[in-house]
Amino acid sequence: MKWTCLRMRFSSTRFPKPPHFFSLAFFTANTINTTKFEFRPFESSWYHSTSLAYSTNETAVGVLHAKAVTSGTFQNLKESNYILNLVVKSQDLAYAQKLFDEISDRDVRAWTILISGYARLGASTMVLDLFREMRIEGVPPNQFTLSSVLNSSSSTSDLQTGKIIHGWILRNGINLDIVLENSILDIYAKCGPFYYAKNLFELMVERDTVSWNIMVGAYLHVGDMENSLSMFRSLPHKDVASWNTIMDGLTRNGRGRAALELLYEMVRNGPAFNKVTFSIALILISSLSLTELGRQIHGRVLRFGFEKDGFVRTSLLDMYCKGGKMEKASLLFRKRPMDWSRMQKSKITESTTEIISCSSIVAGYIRNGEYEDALKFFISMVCGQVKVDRFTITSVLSACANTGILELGRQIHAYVQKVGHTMDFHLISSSIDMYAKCGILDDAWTIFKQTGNPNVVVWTSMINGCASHGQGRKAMWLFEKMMHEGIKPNDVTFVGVLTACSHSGLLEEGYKYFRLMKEVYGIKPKVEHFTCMVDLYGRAGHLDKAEEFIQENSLSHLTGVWRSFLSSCRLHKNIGLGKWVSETLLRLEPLDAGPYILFSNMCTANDEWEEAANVRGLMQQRRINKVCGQSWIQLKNEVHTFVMGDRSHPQDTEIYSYLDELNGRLKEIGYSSDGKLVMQDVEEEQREMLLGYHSERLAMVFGIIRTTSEMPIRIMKNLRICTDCHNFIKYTSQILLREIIVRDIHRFHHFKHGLCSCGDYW
DNA sequence: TTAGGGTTAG
Repeated sequence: MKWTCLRMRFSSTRFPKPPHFFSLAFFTANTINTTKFEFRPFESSWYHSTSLAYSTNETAVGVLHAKAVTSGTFQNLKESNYILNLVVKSQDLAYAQKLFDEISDRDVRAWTILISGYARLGASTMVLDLFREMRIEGVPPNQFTLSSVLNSSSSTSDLQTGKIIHGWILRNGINLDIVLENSILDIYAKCGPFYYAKNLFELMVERDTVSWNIMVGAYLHVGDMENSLSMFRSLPHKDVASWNTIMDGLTRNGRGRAALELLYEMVRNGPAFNKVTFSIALILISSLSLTELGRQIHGRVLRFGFEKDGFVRTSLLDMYCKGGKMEKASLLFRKRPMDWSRMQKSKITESTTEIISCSSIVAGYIRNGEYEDALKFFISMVCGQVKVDRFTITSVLSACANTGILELGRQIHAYVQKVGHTMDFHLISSSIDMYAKCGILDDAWTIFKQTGNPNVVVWTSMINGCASHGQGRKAMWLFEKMMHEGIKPNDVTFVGVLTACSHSGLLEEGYKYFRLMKEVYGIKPKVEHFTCMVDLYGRAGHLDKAEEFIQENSLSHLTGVWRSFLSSCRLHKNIGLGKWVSETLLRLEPLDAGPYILFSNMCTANDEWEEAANVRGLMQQRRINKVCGQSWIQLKNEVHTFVMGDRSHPQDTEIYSYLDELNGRLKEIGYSSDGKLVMQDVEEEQREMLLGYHSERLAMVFGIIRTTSEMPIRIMKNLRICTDCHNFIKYTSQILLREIIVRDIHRFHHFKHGLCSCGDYW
């Protein structure tokens, strides 16, 4: 099968900037038939009644402003403040600033409107500058101004600004009402030292439910679940926000079960749900994988009429995505409100709800391993002019990494650079992983080196990159450096470093790290870690130790562990033991194709042809499906996929003729195929092995034909590479002086001058 | 005062 849906390029035409609000507004104001607005300039009540309806309608705002200017009413302070407020609500601060500058005799309200606009966008420098300017102009800030600045500091975690305003309030002896006091408390609760929030709270003469809720949140923020719960229990009056705060905090701190109990309690004895409760409840249910309960909550959402709320919609959609119910999620997505198509026609969609919904869907496909669907959906987003933000990009890079679609990954990385998205740790680790998994470890290194103070996931991505490319020592060096810099490794980091040790035969080091994980970092080993250890012993040839480890740790029910062990039996040609393990696996996984294939291969390698045929027969009798071996190569923007003996490619005659010729040339310099060496889980391809038309050879030859000699050839394969193909490619790299890179299901093989980076140890 | 999406392994 061949798929070529990736014929896309990112360019300025794909991602045009949206037309600037200011110019658009004036253009339409001058051309539109304004009579339909029934503009009556002196009636402020008209402005008032239309403000809400027009607050997101750029054209209407433009018309209002244009008319206000031409009729000379713009200098009426009350009217100009209305218009300013509308523009600020539409988030075009450049336009708002221009309007503001046009207003003479600006009052405190005008200043407050503009300040709150910048505050909502998180532009704290502008907020502070304006706050300073208004005082220089002699306009005293009121409680609304102060509250607005403080709230912005709190929502953007800008403690510094909050402290400055707080200091100013104290120095000027401003009378604090409860609202302002709560705003100050909220800043320290969210970003300040906890003890400061606690002291403020205890010093408050008057406290309302909001103050108590803020303190419950403060405890949650520092991870003190017990005190937050006990404070919640002791609240004199619990309102809906109190319940929401505690349930959300518990969910975020991994206490989903406790949060669920509270949710049930709220249904029985608490206040009615609001929109926020639904959103929190859906996230909670999603984190506990209780999709059925989620479906019931969906019913309640419909009964309450909250299905159109953006937050509730995205939480619902994400719950279905995380629960693997992609069809349900797509259905919900397609039912979106009408403004979608309107916006789609005019410019890039910037509705946060739509952007988040799209990114949830992309991530949902990826979580379910449906990478191609994820990429297709992403491309439809781009074609449908939906704004692509760094959340979506992070997911899409992960899809590129897993499918090995380097060109798309590179284009997306270039796009990130071009539009200047902030490279946060999620995006950085995703990019490192993409380059590493696409075979360009150097580019992964470049990104890693450019990252200041990488977090544990970034370190882990780089360690895993080195491990998969067989650079075990480098991975260990990185791991040591990470610990030296005070970053605590997590369970995934240990999987990476143990894999690195295993793939490079670093037995002692691997054992040391396994103990370090348990004894120093207190991480309980999971199946992956046990599998790495069995792999470590087995690969190094200590099959007895590997078996002992399995028994000691009671791992004999884990198929992954036996698979790894079997792989070591193959590597060290211990056919008898391998056959025994195959039988064990067959008992453990009677419906999985893998053990049958492995068992059959073991018998073949031991000249037990009849038994091999029996196993194959049993497999057919039980109608067990096999995974089809596929290899693919990307040239320019096309992905060419091959299966064994594939004749569907347009250039198949050329490919087969070249392959036969190459086969002859390799034999002349010593290559010979050996059926007994082939004992990998490459399934059906085995039987046709002697034909020499395995998918990776077809992909490789196609690469040779279509590229120039200095270009490395990069091939991806969905199964392990077999010994014979490994040998074939080694000889090819020698005779053609070509660098050939193969990514199989476990690791990379870099073939150069007749040698492979895995050292024939995989 | 309370709410939405993303990364590393397997």
